[in-house]
Amino acid sequence: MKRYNPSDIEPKWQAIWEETNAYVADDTADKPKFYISCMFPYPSGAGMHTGHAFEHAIVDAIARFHRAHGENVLNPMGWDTFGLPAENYAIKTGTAPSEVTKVNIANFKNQIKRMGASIDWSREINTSDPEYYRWTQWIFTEFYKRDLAYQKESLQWWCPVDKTVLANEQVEGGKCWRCGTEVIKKSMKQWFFRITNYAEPLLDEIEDLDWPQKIKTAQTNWIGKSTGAEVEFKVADGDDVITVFTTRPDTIFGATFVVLAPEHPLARTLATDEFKESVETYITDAVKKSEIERMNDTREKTGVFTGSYVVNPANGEKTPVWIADYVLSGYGTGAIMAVPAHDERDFAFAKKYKLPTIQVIAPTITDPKNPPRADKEDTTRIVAQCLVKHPTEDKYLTLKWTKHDWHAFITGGVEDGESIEEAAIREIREETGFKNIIHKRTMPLELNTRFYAAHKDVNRDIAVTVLEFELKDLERVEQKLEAHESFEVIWTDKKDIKNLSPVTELPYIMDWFNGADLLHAGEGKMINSGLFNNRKSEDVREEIVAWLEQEGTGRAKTTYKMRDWLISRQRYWGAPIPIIHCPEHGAVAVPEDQLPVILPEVKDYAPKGDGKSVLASVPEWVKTTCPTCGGAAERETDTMDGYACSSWYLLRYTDPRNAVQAWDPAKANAWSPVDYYVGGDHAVAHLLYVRFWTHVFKEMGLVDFKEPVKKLVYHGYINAEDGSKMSKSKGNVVDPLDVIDQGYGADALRTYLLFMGPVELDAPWDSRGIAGIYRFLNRVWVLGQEFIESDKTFTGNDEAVRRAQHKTIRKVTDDQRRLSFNTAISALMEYTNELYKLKVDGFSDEVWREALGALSRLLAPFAPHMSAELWQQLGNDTSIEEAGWPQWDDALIVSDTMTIIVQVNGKLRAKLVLAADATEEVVKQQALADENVVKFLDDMQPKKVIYISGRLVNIVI
RNA sequence: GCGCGGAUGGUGGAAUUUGGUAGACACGAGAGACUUAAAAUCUCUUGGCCUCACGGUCGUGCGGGUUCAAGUCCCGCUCUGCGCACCA
Repeated sequence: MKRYNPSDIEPKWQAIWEETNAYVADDTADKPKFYISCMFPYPSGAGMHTGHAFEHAIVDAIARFHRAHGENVLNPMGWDTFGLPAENYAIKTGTAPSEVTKVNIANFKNQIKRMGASIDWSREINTSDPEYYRWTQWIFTEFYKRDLAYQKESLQWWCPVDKTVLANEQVEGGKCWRCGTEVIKKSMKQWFFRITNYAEPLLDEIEDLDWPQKIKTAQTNWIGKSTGAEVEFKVADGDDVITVFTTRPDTIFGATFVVLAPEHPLARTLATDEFKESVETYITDAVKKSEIERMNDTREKTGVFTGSYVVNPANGEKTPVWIADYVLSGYGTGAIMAVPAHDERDFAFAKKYKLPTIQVIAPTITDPKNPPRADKEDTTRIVAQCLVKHPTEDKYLTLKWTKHDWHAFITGGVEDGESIEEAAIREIREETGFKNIIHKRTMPLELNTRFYAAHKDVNRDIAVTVLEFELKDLERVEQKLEAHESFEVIWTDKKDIKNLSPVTELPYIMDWFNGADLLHAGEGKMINSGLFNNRKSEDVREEIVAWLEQEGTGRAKTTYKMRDWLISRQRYWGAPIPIIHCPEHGAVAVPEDQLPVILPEVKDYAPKGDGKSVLASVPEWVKTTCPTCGGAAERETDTMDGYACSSWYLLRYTDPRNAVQAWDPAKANAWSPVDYYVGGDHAVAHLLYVRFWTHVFKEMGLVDFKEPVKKLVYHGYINAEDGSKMSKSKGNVVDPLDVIDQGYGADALRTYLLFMGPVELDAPWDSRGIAGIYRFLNRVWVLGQEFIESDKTFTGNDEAVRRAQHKTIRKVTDDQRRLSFNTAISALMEYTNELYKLKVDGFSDEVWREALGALSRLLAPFAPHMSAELWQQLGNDTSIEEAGWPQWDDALIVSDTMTIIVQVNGKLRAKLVLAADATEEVVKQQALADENVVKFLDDMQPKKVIYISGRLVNIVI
C-alpha cells in the first residue's frame, strides 16, 4: 500500500496547478463572478507566520468552495511594500529598500505557494513598483484637482526616533506605533485628504455592510458624529463673541461659566489687566505641555479665570469666562458652555474652583448605569430593591432606589448593639415608612477604595445590602410615591415583569437624594428654565435650538470627531507626492503624462532630522520646472502614507497590467465589489480609507458602486502554545514551512488551522493538535488505498454508506456557507469514522467509489493536494475541480426510524426508537409505557403530555 | 469612564436558522492489543458525586425570573478580552 506522503503529493499537484494555469481568473468567462481577497501583506524579512498561513487557509477554503460551485473566482495576491521596516533596514545596512523588498517577496511567495493557495499569480501587484504607484500619484492629482487634497500648516504628531509625522491612528497611547517612542507635537506644513467631507456618507453606509458588528461600531465611533448646536455668548464689555458647541442645548439655562481651550484665539484677548499674567502663564504652560502629558495627567482639571464675562443668551445672566485645557481646541469650536449640574467634567471643574451650579434638569432616572451621584470618585451606590406584592391581586411592582451618600448611610446610623446590616434596614424603614421590611440576603460590596482606607474594620460583605421587602401598608406607599411628581406607579401582571425593564419603566424615588449638589448627566424634567419648565429634556432640545435661532444667537450644528487624513510622510520609502512648488503658481499637480514621479536612488537613507525627507538632499531630483509656466521650481519632497497605496489595490487587481489607466471601469465594475475580504487587522484606518476612496471614485465615474467590500471576514490571531502573542523577541514563533517540512505537509497545516476553532476567535497553536489532523488525513488516505487495492465486493450496508454520505454533504455544505470550518471538518471526521465502521464486511464497488469521491471533494477546500490525488487514484477522468461540488439528496438522508426523547418533568428518562411514520398517539402511548417512565410516574396521572414532532415527549406530573 | 464581545470537562471547542438528548469532533490522560523494545497503528474508558451493575443525582461564571422544557429568552451582578478615551 502506498503510504500517505505529503512531501510527494504536494509538490506534484502544485506543479500541475501552475502548469495548467488552474487558478487564473478569466475576465470574460460566462459564469457568476466571485471576488475574494486577503488583506495584502507587508512582506517582512521575518517571512510568513502562522497568522498569514491562517488567513490563506481561510481564503483558499472559501475560494475553492466557490470554484467547485462553478463560479468564476478571482483570488489575487499582492504586496504592500512601502513602509518603515525596509527603510530602517536600508538605513542600517545601506541596501536599497527595493532590493530587500524583492528578496522578501520571493520568500513570501514561495511560502504561500507551498501552502497550496489557489491564487491567480498573473495579477500579482506591488505598491512600490513605479507602474503601480504611478496611479497612486495620479489619484492624488485627481484628488488635488477636486480640492480633496490640500496643504495646511498644523501641529502634528512627530516621532523623534523615526523622524516622521504620524497620523492620529499611528499614535498608540501617546507612543509611536512602530518604535514605541513618546511622540511630540510639531508645527509643519502637511498634506491632507479631506475625508471629513465624507463623514456623513461613510457613516450612512455602515449599517448596511455585512461586516462584523465590532468593526462597524469601531468605525462609527471613529467618525464620532454629534448633533447639537452652536450658541453665541456675547462678551459683556466688548464686541467679541464666543461661539460654543454643545450637544445639550437643553441645559443652557444651567450654564454658569464658559471655558475656552488654551489655543482659542480669544484666550489672551479676553484677559483683563488684573488676570493678564496668570492667563499668560497658564496658556504658555498648557501649550508647552505635550498632549501626552495631558493624557497621562490624573485628569485633575486646571484652569484660570480671564476676568471677562459673557452673557448667557438664554437668560441674560453675566457669565465668567475661564480658560482650561480640558477643553480641546481641535473639536467643536474650542469653547464650551459649562453646565456643572449636568456634565461630569464641568462638575469637577466647578467644584474645584467653587463656581456656581444651577440644576435645570430634575433627574428622573432612566439609565441604570448612570444613577445620580454627588461625585463619582467619592461614592458608591447603594441600591435597594424591593418587589411589592399587591395585597389582593396577583400583581407586582418593582421599586429600586439609589442613595448617593453612602457614608452617611452606613456610618451615620449605627446605634449601640446594632449591626450595620440592622442599621441599614432601620434607616430604610425610617426613610420610606415601609414597615414590613424583610431582609432577604446580603450581597458583596462594590468596593470603594477610599472608604476602606478610612474604615478598615468594616466587613465588606455587609457594607452594601440588597433588600427585598414585602409591603402590607400599600396605601401609604402609594400616597408617598404619588406625592412625588416624578414618580409613576406602574402595576403589571406578574408575567409581564420580565418584559418590563424596571429601570426604564419604573422611576427611581428621588426624595432620597439629599443635597443640591447633584450631578445628573441624563435626561429628566426641565426646571429653572423659564418657558421650558416641566417638559422632558429630550423633548425641548430642538425647541431651544429653534428659539435661539430665532433670537439670532444659535443654530443647529453637527460635528464629527474624525479629522482629515494626514498623508505626508517625511520618509524616503514611499510614493513621492506628485506636486511641484512654483514660486509663481504655488503647488501644481504633476501632469498625467509626467507620471510617475520616480523615487530617486540615494546613498544614505537616514533622515537628516530637519523635518524633511531624504529626498530633499537630492538636488538634481528636487530641481525641476513648473508644468504651468516652465520656470524653475521644486518638487515636493514628502512621500505618501502607505495607506494611500492600499486604498485602491483591490481595484487594480481587476486590471493589473493596464498601462494607460489605473483600471478599466468596465473590468472593475464586473469584478467588484469584493465579495469576501479576509483579514484580522486594521479595524478602522485601512478599512475606512478604502471606503473613502471608493466613494470618491464613484463620484468620479471610475466605478459604479460606493462600497468596496461586501462581506468582511475578520479572523482571530494564532497565539503561541502558552496563549501569549507570538513574537520574534520571545522566540515562540511557529514557521509554517517548518510545520510542512516536518512531514505534516500543507494539507494538515491548513486543515488544522481551520479546525482549531471559529475563524473569528483567537486560538493558541498546539503542536500536538496538528498531529491529530495528520492522523485524520492519514485515515482518509488509508481508507482510499484499501478500497483501491481491494478486490472484495459486498452488498448489504450500501444504504448506510449512502445515508452517511448525503448527510455529510448537507452538513459540510451548510457549514462552508457560514464559514464554520471547524464543524465542517469535524463532520468529515465523523463521516470517515463511520465509513471505517461500515467497511468491515468489504466494499460494494459503486457505492464506495461514490462515497470516497464525495469525501475527497468535500475535503478539497481544506486539503486540496491529498483530495486531488485521491480523486485521481479513484480513477476519475476529470479533475477534481471540474467535478464540482457533490450534491445531496434529502430523500436518501431520511431514515425509516426516529429517536424520541422521553422526559418526565423536563428530565431525560428514556429514548425510544420508533418507526418514522409513528403517529403522535402511538408515540405518546409508547412513551408512557416505557419501563423507566412508569417508574417515575409512580401511578400518578400525568397532567400534561407534550409532544414535539419527531423529537421528544415531555410528561408533566 | 464609554462602546463591543466573551465565560461550557484537564485543553481547543460542539449544541446552525426557531428554547427541546449539554459536552459532538479533536487534543491530552488512563487501560489494553501488536512488538525483543520503541515508534506507528488499533480497541476500550474519560464532567463531578453515589452505585458491582441497571441506574440515580448535580452540572454550561454568580443571583433571580419566564416556560411543560433554559447554555440558549428576560432582569440584576461578577470576572475577562478588545476598541475608544477630557470629543462638551
